Amino acid sequence: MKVKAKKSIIDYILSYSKKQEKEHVKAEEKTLPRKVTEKAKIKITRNIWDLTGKIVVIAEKPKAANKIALALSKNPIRKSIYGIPYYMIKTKNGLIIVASAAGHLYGLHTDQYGYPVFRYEWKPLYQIGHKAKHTKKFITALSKLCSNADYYVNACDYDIEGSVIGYLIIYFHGDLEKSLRAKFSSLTIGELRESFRKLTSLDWEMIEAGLCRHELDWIWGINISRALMSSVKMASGKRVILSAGRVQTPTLRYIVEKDIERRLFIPLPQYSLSINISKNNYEIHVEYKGKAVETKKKAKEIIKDIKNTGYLTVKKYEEKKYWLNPPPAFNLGDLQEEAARIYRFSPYKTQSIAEKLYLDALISYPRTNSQKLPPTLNYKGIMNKLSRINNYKELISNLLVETRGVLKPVQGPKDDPAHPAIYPTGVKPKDLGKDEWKIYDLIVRRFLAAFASRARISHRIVYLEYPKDPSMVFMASGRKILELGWLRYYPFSMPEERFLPRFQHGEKVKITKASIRKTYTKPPEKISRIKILRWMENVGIGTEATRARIIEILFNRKYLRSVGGRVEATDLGLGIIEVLMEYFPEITSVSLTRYFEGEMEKIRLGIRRRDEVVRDAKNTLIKLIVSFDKKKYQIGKTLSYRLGYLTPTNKCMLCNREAYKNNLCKYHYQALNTIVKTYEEWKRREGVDWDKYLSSIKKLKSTGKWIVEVIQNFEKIKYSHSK
DNA sequence: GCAAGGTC
Ligand SMILES: [Zn+2]
Repeated sequence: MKVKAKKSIIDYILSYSKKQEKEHVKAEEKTLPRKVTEKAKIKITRNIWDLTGKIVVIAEKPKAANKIALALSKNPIRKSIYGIPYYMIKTKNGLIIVASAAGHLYGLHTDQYGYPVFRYEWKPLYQIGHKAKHTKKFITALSKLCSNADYYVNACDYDIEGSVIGYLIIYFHGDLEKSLRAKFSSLTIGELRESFRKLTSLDWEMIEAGLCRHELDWIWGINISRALMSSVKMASGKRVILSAGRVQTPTLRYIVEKDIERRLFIPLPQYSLSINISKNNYEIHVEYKGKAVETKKKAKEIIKDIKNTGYLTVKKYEEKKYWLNPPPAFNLGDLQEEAARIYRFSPYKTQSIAEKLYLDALISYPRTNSQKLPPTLNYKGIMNKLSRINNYKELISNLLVETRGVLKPVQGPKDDPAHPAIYPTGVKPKDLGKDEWKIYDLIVRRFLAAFASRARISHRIVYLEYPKDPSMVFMASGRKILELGWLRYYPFSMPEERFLPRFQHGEKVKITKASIRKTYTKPPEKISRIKILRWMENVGIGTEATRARIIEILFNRKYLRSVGGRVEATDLGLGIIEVLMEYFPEITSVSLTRYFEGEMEKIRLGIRRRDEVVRDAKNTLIKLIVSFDKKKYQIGKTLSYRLGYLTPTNKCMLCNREAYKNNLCKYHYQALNTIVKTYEEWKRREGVDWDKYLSSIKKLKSTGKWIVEVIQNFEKIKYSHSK
């Protein structure tokens, strides 16, 4: 991943292929500098215990402040100012004050209207919107605590956002000249103590990279959002909130593309062979594993032949017992996935509940990607506390017997630079709602399962072939749970048991039933919120804290709607992607994130400066905006049609979209083409005529929506098919 | 009012 300095951002991004997007999945660790573990550099460090005077330590959140205070002293003095807790620790020659932020307290803001806009400044978040009111008391408290200190220590999480959070507080309320950085990758006592003995000077490269990320996202997001809104205002006079951004727009594009595929899908008929065999008086259905047969005629011939032969031959029989390892403790994505699978909770709902459980001190930090439990954690202590909860009492006493007190959890491969996997703290829950309890229960059980023994499964599988044609392969399998192991603690992954008798290699097995079964090719998968979130994770956009939220933004903008748990793009969503793909293609691609990451990495390495990167972004956007503005009225019209504000004079006869060809919009026109094109294949397979073809696909459930709409209106369209 | 990113 290299950026050629002379190329523009556009060239760079457009040269990025989809293949590279995929490669990112593998290369995740090396390309994501968002959370960084810095290599040891030879630098002068300061020991907090050698500093004299007033030392203000700034943590990222109240819980972290508490842990830091306890790592620095056995009994820090807990105080509170404007309702915000802080801690005082006396040293030989000074006084340490551990204070806390609450994530970002400042954000970028402009008082300028319209676009292009490149003038912005950092302002308290509570002044920017009516949200984030809670940040006001944090700022007031910090401003008070920071006055006249001799040292300021940024002890926020050691990632670029933490660097920015601490930097801005010191910038506004302290003195950057008197600042130090504490660097730790977990909030454990040992690591915290070590980091405060080795305070470094302020991490300017990280700060610069972080500030740059904020500015780039702001410049791209605000300008394009405003351009979209302004075009609608120009064309229809209406005000509507529209938005685009580095994370939300590629996500929307992903859904739009999937949805278009589904709506243009025409299933093809195919034939499968349905066969039952008999063994030891058991009748067993065997699954056809060969290539689908395309025509009924061929399928009938084969079945007739098979019936005449009367038996299948065992090609391979395998019997094995295997161990099923327990799953690791949850990271946020895994929890969201399981809550969706088991309880149909949206990722956003799961996350909100988990955050509440965390604030109630019932579970550890939930916004983590880690599947690893910290070895320093007192597992036994947590279990003892948990066993005071009735539901877990017996499970835990069992677990302690089963493990003979040796508590060693499985660890998953995924990691996080600042937080471990999610685990219960052992604090006894009070007054949990039904859904809160469900999430809490998943977390506890998954935690317990991580210590349990493996499950033992016995598995039998048989492959049979039709002796006259070995490509005709059939399969049946059986499964039995021999030892429950961890499944006892986490029963949500219980494999289904099924009996299968033993077979011998080469054995001839009698066929009791043979028929053909008509099936259809499968449509593209339905899209759900959790699938969208997993996709974002896989391509590496958004963070644990933002993915679910950004998906909801797409719903709030009415780019998406939910139809019985399934996600669909709206006409507006389609329109937004059409417009952005043409005028701001960069913002629709995940490679913009890769580009940001590359630039930030260079800033961190000191080979590029923030102002250079921002200047490039500005120049790129100015060019794009110029070409957008040339077509602004027309773009505004298009979006207004999709919003239902205006009706196109040249309207598609099947929807409110503007006509593209033959009085059809581009989607219905494409549907018509697909119908005509697919006919040949249907004719070949089924020997159907045109009318029969249409009536057949119209009835099928998986046939795309646009396809059906076109068929239903063939008279209106005046399309007649010439053979 | 618009982004994405923290956290209450
Ligand atoms: Zn149409």
